[in-house]
Amino acid sequence: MNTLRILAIDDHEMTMLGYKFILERISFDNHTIIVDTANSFKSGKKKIEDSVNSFKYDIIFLDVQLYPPNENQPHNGEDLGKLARKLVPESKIIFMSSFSDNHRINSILKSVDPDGYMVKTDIDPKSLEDAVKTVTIQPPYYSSKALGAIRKRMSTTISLDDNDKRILYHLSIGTKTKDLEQHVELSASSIENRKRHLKSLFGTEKENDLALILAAKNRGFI
Amino acid sequence: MNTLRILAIDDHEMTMLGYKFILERISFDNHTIIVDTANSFKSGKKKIEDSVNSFKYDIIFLDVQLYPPNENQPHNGEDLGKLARKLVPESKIIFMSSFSDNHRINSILKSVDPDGYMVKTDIDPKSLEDAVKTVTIQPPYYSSKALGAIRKRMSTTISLDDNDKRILYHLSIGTKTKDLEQHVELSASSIENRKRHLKSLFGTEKENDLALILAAKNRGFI
DNA sequence: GATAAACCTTAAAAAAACTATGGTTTCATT
DNA sequence: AATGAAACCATAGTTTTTTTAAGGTTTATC
Repeated sequence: MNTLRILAIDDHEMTMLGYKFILERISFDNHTIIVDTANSFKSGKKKIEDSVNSFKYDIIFLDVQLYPPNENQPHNGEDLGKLARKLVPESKIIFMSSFSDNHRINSILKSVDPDGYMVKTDIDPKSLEDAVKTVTIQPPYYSSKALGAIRKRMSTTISLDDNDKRILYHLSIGTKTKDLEQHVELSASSIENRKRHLKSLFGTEKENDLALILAAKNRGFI
Repeated sequence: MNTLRILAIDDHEMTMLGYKFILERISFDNHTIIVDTANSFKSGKKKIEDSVNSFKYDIIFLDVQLYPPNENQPHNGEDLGKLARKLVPESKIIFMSSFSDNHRINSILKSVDPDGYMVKTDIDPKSLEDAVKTVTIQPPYYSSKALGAIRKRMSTTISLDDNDKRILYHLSIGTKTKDLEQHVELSASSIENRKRHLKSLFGTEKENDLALILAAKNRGFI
């Protein structure tokens, strides 16, 4: 009789209770599943750090957005994921995110390379169970919407460098072209050139920025 | 009571019988599943073409390697996949391949963007059923080993252009550096530069080509 | 130990990317 | 319709990167 230790970190107390309820009822070979929870960046961090010198968690579920109490600058789960990877590399990490935002997914897949990624609207008892099992037996597990995003990225052949991505990202969040210089370490002129170049890559020559970011979104870059 | 039409194309008669046997026994809402089969590039092509003007297949399972009878030059399923996409874009395509060869997977994901990809050693009744259901409800479906390969690609940040990829690929199949000029449209000198550059990207400076292609394989590029 | 391939260095040439400048178009607001 | 702001475009000079050729050194193989 093995025990499978799970840590779930989410700042919504209620949803976390839901996770705990579901997870602990999973029947999986002859494992006993124990779910520990934390509802802030800080407490999650502490639990991970403490685990280093005691029982390591088998799986850590991690919300991408964690609002620490009394602050409004969100600590993101990505940092916590990186920390966990470093401290307890043997723990499997599954990210949970409320949006299937490609930009975020891509960034997390690169910086943390988690063993699983679930878009919150995909989460239900069945997918949670699948995730736990897949991740312990043969990672990775990606939920349906996450897979959709990944598919888009894999099926395109366009390769962008960091500056391109930054330009696309900032355009997509409404940054004006003239203000882009503050975010991209390039001259205004180069930025314009790159925008032109991007538009030709995405087949939106002579169209406006909206067309560009729409195309980039469709191909999974934003 | 709907009917779900499936075409399975594989040059091994026996395995195809296996697929048919399993697939037709899947219970899926109130669908009747009908499996049609073809065991060569030619017959598969014909069935797909014929389907254009009659009942389209809902799903086409497609073996990546198809040896046509009496020839030894394998027609690959990739071409057939491209054809199917063109003729019957509404049919879902699931590729099956015996190796989890990243180069092939990447190439197929780009050129055909199939709705599913299964590595043959992952195929069993359960995964087949999952594939059918996932692909009809919310594609894509990737089998476990395929996901492993995809994960590698997504988690790395290295981006290579076509020349780099071609160099890596040819090195991996044993092409000698001096013969590379015939495949890469670059001077010998440039090829050496790029090899050096690649080795630094993959952290195999001052090591030999084997180390490079091993590293590239590990990261999912070959 | 002779030979072929791989590897490295250098310097020149070519290509690509960047930048500054000055102008034109587009769009929203009045 | 007039105006101002932002977006867009074209040109040309500059910088950076990539390619190339030519030469030599190391490594592996028979």
